[in-house]
Amino acid sequence: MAYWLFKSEPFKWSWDDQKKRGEKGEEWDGIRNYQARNNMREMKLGDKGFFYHSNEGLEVVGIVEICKEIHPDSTTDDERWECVDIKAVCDMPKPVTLKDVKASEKLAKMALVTSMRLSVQPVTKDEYLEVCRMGGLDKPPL
DNA sequence: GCCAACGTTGGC
DNA sequence: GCCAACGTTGGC
Repeated sequence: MAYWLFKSEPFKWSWDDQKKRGEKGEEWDGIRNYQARNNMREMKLGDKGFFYHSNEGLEVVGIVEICKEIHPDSTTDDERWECVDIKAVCDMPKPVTLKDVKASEKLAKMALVTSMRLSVQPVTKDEYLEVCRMGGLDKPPL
């Protein structure tokens, strides 16, 4: 089981939009960055991830789960670009802000801090548990 | 809205 | 294969 972080600009695709999709989930399309795509290639069904609002909000607002593994991105014919589908699992009771992450020594090496511009990032289990703890999730989905 | 960081493109 | 030009991301 691995953990990830997905960035989205809330005015394009928000956590509310994601939750409305329910169990069907949503294709995480539009990624045009090799590193981000490579991360998605590593994802397995059932892997968990954070849903992060970039540009506005700047906080981890919820937990998602991979519900479909890597497949072609339906928004392009370019076969280089692939993506996964994700579905909302639960809210972060208390969203964890970028400020919180930066202020935490345990999270100093998080990709959110070190690879600022990467839109699909790996998260270690320790980081995952720590962010969940800070967000008030007593029993984080594993 | 600005701009730093950084990824991509393309000429050589 | 280098690197300048350019485009995009995303924090501020």
